[in-house]
Amino acid sequence: MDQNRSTNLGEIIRQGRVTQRLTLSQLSAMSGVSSSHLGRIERGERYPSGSILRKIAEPLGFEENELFTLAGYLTPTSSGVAESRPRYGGGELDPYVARILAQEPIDVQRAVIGILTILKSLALSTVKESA
Amino acid sequence: MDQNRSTNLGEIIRQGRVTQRLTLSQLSAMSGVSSSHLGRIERGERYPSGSILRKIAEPLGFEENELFTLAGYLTPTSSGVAESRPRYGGGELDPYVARILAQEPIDVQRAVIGILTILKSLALSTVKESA
DNA sequence: GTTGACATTTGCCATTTGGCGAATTATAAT
DNA sequence: ATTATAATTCGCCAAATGGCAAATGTCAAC
Repeated sequence: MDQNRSTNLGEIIRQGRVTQRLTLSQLSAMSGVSSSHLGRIERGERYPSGSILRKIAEPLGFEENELFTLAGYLTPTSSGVAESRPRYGGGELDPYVARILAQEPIDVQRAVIGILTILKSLALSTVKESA
Repeated sequence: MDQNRSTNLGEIIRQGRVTQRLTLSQLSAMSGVSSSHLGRIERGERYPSGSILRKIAEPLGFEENELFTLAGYLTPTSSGVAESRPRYGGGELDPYVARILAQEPIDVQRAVIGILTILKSLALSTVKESA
């Protein structure tokens, strides 16, 4: 086990597959990785190796570097992904998040912030109730 | 077994270690990978995972991309130098959205994409119901 | 030749990955 | 409601990784 692993890589991979409108079997055929393994990866039951990531990056519409960085195999600074990473008020924006959001209309992007604000308030009040 | 594997990665890694004038124990201490495993890798008895490569790249004086490409985990074309200007798949990201999101932890940023995906699915199925 | 320090290799095993084939679940058509 | 098909999940197992601790090899000093 490696501490650098992403906790939601499987979900990211599933989202990529759904975005490309592929079934597990179709992605399996395109990538050469078995559908049962892909299912386990998406559910978080297995962590994909570098070999697997290379095979599924293109069918899922990812840059290889991007996917390796998401998986924690490449550190952001050396994969080149971070070179495009703008800094905003001292914070860093994940390149994957930026890329996906950029494909949406501006209204949707801003709505996302509204939803995030609501969820944060909800989380805060939930924490207060638990105290 | 993966066909993309390099047959001489172990030797390349050994050469890097010798060039840096390190023993297996020293490289182990610097990288956090056990010396016995490093020895097996150098002799070709084990093939290092992406996690191991990330840990040993810097002590050996390699760029991470370079070592991953040597190992066959990254294809050469996609591990090249990133373009200097930010690109988001042809779309533009609202600066306000970028600034706000950048203030959140990376996990939260990625969760936001998950929520967006769910909402889009809901919207799509709602549109289908309306038709 | 012996000894000790240092470096590397080996035996072993727990853990994890990845694929086959079957089972289960979901979905669409009737 | 039923049935067929599509999609996903599961049981199982072989293969591979990675680390501990011990064993072996190398070399310098005596």
